[in-house]
Amino acid sequence: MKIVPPGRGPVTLRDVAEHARVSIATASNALTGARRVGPDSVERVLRSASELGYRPNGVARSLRTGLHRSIGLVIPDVTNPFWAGMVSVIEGLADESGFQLSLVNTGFDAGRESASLTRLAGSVDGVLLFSTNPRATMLAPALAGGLPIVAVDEGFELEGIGGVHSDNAGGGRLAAEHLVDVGGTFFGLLAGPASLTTAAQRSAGFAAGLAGRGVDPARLHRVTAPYSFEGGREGVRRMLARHPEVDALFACTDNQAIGATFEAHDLGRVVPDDLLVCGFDDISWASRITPALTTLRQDSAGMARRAFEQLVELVTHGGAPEVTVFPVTLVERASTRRVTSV
Amino acid sequence: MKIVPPGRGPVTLRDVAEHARVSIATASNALTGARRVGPDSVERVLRSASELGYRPNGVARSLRTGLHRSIGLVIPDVTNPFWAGMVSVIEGLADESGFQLSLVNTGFDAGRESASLTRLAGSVDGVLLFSTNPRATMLAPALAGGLPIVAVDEGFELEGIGGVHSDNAGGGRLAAEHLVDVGGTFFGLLAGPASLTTAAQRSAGFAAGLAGRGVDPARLHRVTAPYSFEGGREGVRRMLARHPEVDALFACTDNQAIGATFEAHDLGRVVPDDLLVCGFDDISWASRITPALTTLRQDSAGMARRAFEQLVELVTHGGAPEVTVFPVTLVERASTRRVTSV
DNA sequence: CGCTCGAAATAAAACGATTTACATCGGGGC
DNA sequence: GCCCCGATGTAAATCGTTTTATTTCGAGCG
Repeated sequence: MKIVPPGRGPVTLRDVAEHARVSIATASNALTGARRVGPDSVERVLRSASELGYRPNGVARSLRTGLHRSIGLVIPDVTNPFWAGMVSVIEGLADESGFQLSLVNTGFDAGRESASLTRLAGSVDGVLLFSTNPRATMLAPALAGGLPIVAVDEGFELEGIGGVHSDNAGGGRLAAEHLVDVGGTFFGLLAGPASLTTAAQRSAGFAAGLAGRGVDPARLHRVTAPYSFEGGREGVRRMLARHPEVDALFACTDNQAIGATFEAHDLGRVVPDDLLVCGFDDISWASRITPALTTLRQDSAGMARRAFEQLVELVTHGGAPEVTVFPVTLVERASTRRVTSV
Repeated sequence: MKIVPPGRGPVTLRDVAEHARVSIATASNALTGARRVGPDSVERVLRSASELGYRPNGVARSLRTGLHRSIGLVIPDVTNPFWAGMVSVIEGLADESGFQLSLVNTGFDAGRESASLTRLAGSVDGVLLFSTNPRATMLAPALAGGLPIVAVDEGFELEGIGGVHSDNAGGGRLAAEHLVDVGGTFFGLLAGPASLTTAAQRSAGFAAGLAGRGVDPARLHRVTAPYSFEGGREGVRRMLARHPEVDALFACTDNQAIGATFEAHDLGRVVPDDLLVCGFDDISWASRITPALTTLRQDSAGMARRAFEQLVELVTHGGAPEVTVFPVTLVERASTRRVTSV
C-alpha cells in the first residue's frame, strides 16, 4: 500500500476517474453513493481511490453543497474549568459525528462575541453560543442571517432561539434552603454581573428560597463580582467588611465560592464554623479543596450533549427552536457541615 | 444603513459588480487590491459592496487560493489548565491575525491524534501540535503531505519539525538542587508516562541534578503516573507505600504535584514538614492551594505566542523549521519551606 | 500618420467537487 | 416490429471567488 502516489500534488477526483476509466460523475456517485452505480464500476473506483490515496477536497465540496461539516463554539473563557469541561465533551461528540470544531474565546467581550458570529456564519453550519452579552448579541442573528444557533446558559431573551440551561432559580432556592437548614442566620449573596441571566436567576432563586423559609429580607446582603476566583476573593472581602455578621454565603459560581473560601481563610474565618459556603457548578476543584465545597451540581456533560444534538438536528433537519431545562442537584460537602458532625 | 438587502439569498460578488456597473474581475480587484483599478471604479465598487452588505464567500476564496485562514490546534486535554491557558492565548492571537481556530482534543489517544492531522490537512493552513505520541504520529506528516506543523512540548523526534518547548532538563535539575538545598534526603520522582519526552527530560534532569549535588542514586525512587490530579494521588500512594522514607517529591506536573499533596495530607503526612513537594508548570492553582506549591514556571504565554508566530511564518513565507527552547524559573512557595522560616 | 506602450477593464479559465440533464442500451409489453 | 422504460454512464452546469490572458483606448514618439 503506497501512501503517497509518485506524481506530486493532491490527488483529485478526476485522477481517480481516469484511473478507473469512468467519468468524474460516476466516480463521485460511486464514492458518495448519491446515485446507483454498476457494481463493477464501483469496485474499480473504490480500488483506484484507495490506491491513489484520494482524499476528497472538503472546500470544493462545501462550495458546491453549502455544508461545511463544522460547527462553531463561542465561549467566554476556555480557562474556566466548567466551560472547558463542556468544550471537551462537545469536541468528542463533534469528532464522532465527523464535525470539526471552530473555537472562539470571547473573553466576555460583547464586540468579539457578535463579530465572531458573523465571521463564523461563512464557515460553519451552526453555532453553539455560550453568550455573556445577550443584549449586545441581539443584532447578530440578523447579520448572521439564518445561521442556526443553539444557546447554552444565556441568551434566551433573543427571539426564537433554542438551547439548554440549568434550573438556575431552582438551584438558588435549594442553596437558600440548605443554608438555612444547616444553621445560617445572616446571609451573603455573591452575585455575578447583573447582565448575566444565570446570575440573575440564581440570585433571585436564592432570595426566594430564603423568603420561603421565613427569613427576614434584611438579613440578606448582596455583592456583585465577576465569575472568577479573584472575583470571589475580592467580593467576599467587600462583603465581610460591610457586613461582618454574615455567616452563610452563596456564590453564583464555584470559582467565586472557592476564591471566597480562600479569602475567608486569609481573613481568619474558619469555614464552615464561622462561615458556611455554598457554590454552584460542581467543578472538579470543588471536591478537592479543603474544606470540600458544598455546591449545586449542573449536569454539564448532559447539557453539552443535548446542546450538540439539538444543533445537529437544527442543521440537518431544521425545526423549531426548543429550550431544555436541566435540573440541578445539591451536593453536600464539608463547607456547610458544622463541627457537630465531625 | 440597511442590514439585509431586500432580495434574499447571499449577496455575491456578481451582484456587487452588476450594481457597480463593472466586471466581476474589476470588483474583485477593487476589493482585494490585487491589481490597480481606476479611482472612480473603486469608489463605486466599495459603495455598492457596503450598500448591498456583501460578505465574501470564504469557501470559494479558499478553493481558488488554496488558503483557509485557519489553523488547527491539536491538544491532549483542554481540561488541563496548563493547556487551556495556552489555548486561550493562541485563540487571542489567531483572532487578531484573522485566523480561525479548529480545535481537536485527542484525549491522549494516538489514533485520534494522527487521524485528526490528516483530517485537518484539508481544511487548515497549518497545525499547532501538542503531541503526546510522537512515535505514533510519525507517519502522519507523510499522510498530511506538506502540512506545516509546529510542535509544542513534544514531537521533536520527527524529522525536520520545528517548534517550542521548555528547558525541561534544566527545570528538573533546578528542582533537584532546590530540594537538596532545603533539606531533602530521600527523593521521590513522580514521572510522567515513559512515552512523553517532556517527562523523560524532566526526570533525567532531576536525576542529573541530584547526582550533581552528590546524592547517592540509591536514594532516588521513581514512580510513573499519568499527568493528572488523580495520577498524582495514586502515584504518591504507591510511592509512599513502597518507600516511606521519601521526604522530598518532584512531580513532572503541577496537576500531579497537587494531587500528591492532597493524597499525602490524607495519608497523614504534613507538607512541607514531612514531605517537600515541587511541581512543574506553575498553573494558577499552584499558588492557591495550601500549602502553596513550589514549582517550575514555564512561560506558557510566551511559548504559545512564539509557536503561533512560527506557524504563521511557516504558512505565509515557508522557511526552515527551527526549535526555540524557553527557560524555566523556580518559584519557591510554602510546599518546600520548612517550619524554620515560619 | 503609424506604431508601440501602458493603464484600465473585461471575458474566460481555473479551483474540485456535486448534481442536473441528457445519451445509450437492452429488455419487455403490445 | 415499435415504443417505452429502467438502469448506467457521461457531458456540462454550478457553487463564488481569484487570476490569467485578452481587449480597448488614448497618449507618446518617431
